Amino acid sequence: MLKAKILKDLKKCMSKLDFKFEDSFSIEVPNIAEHGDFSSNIALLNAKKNKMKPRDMAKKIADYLILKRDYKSVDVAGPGFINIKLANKVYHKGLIQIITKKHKFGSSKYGKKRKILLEFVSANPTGPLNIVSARAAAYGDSLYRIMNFVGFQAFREFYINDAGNQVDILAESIEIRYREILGDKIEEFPTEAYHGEYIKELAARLYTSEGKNLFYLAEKDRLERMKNFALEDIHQSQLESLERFGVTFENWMSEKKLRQEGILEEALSYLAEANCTYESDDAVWFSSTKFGDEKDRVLIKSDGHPTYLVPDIAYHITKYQRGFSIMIDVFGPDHHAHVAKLRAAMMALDYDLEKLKVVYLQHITLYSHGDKIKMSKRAGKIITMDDLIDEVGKDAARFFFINRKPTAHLDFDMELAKKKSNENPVYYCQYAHARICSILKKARKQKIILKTFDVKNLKKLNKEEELAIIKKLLELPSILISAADSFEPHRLSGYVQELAGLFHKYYSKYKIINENTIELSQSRLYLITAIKNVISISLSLMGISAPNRM
RNA sequence: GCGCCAGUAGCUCAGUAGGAUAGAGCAACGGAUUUCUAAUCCGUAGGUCAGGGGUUCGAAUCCCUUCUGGCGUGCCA
Repeated sequence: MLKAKILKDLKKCMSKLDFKFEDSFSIEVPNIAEHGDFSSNIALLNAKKNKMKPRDMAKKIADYLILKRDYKSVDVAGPGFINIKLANKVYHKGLIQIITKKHKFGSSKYGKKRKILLEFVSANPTGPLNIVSARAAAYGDSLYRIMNFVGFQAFREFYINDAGNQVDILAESIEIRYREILGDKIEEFPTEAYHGEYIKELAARLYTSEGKNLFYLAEKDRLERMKNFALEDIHQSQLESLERFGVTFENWMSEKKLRQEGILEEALSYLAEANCTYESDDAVWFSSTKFGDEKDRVLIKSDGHPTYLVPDIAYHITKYQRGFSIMIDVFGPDHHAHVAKLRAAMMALDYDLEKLKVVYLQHITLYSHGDKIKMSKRAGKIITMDDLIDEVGKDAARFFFINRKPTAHLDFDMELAKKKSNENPVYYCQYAHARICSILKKARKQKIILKTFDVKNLKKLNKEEELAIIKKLLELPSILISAADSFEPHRLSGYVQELAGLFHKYYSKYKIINENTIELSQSRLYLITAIKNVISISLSLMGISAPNRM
């Protein structure tokens, strides 16, 4: 917000002074307070072009800029930086905006209503959601909220792999447990089958609803019934887990449906039309090497079944057909090879690869009491998303997941996330919000209210800390835009922590309410109301609650 | 072998499209509460940004290279 203003003023100034310049210069918030509120390298980058020394050029710009009323000081420093301090009233104006815009502060039209598809979680419907899905859920959902807030039209989609080999194995696993319930002795449980306890529970529920009936069906029908029962049951429980986590989807895309609608055949015919398929060894191949893949890939196996690549290509064709500006796939780190094939296929079909963005979320290592928790899906030993929500709660879990940049491995300490203490950054932010609420409550009791407040009195906010807080508050819009652009919601979580820190420091140094100085008190109440607003907006964009009391 | 991701304080991580003296939190140590919530604040200590080269006014950031870790490289999904 303020940066934009300075940017505009600087450009105007350059033209007035007849300097040539490029737009690549930057305006930054310096690490060191003495370097001003903002700092620009515009002279450093453009001095050569104008055959001047950077410092001389900077001096001219500074001398011109200071003539404007909104600037408190403009200095030249170091090799030719221009360090800027804005007048207090600029900050006060900004503060008023934050209050007036209420919960819409920070929102913008930046995205120009461009349609965005976010596909995430997309876990196999063969068991409960695990902790990796939880990370994807927290990440994807926050990105969704942020993108919509800055003016994109984002959609969340969950792709269900409810067809193919693995769901057949699921059905077989259920059958074994079902037969067990009917009294069959199972000597050896196949290693490729799903071993988790939930399979037994599923079989038990199946038995409750169907009794022995299924036993008399032909094997094919029996397995089909079991498959459908299991898929529906697991889908429901995944949906519930996600809802507990505060995540919903606009669309659940079913692979089975894609198959039924003949879209797989369609995809194959498109590839054939593009001259990218051939037959060899009884199989149908995709000549993906033409498009940068290291070797060709099988599309139809020699047994006549499609590989998993085909439905995925078909699925992505539907994404393109639906007319999104950007499609973001959120995948685990084990999908690189898969994505290479997929991209090759999209290239073959002449789709714009620029529109297809892939984010690889890295793995999570769970720790408890300092020890790694080992998880094995085969053996059924997994920490589920529900376990996580039960143990540490939605807020803490979401915060921890969002707080890391997506490409980084994540070490997750169950005990730390549970701790309601200063070791836990979630509560640090929430506590700031609760503290402010508590102060506002006290103010209401003492009849110091903002209704009677004249914003002209904001000039009483002249402490360094107060101006620093306003400056930080006004950063929200650009933080959100950068988070949306880079697909990095962790920028927001970092920002809230900084803001909460500024508030806690301010709180301990200055008294907000003082009955002897009503106008000052009101000004400060005005300020902390704005802080509360920004914290609440930020937390809500992360799907985290902002409690009034703790 | 090849490809992708990572390597920053004892630990977990930031570092904003190369910017000035590399920052937080935790852990360690020392302080602050007759007070609007101490789930807080103040202070001390802690670094060869994995190593080496290059690009330039300027590099944790870009390029090259070596090392280390994770993952991938199926007619499994």
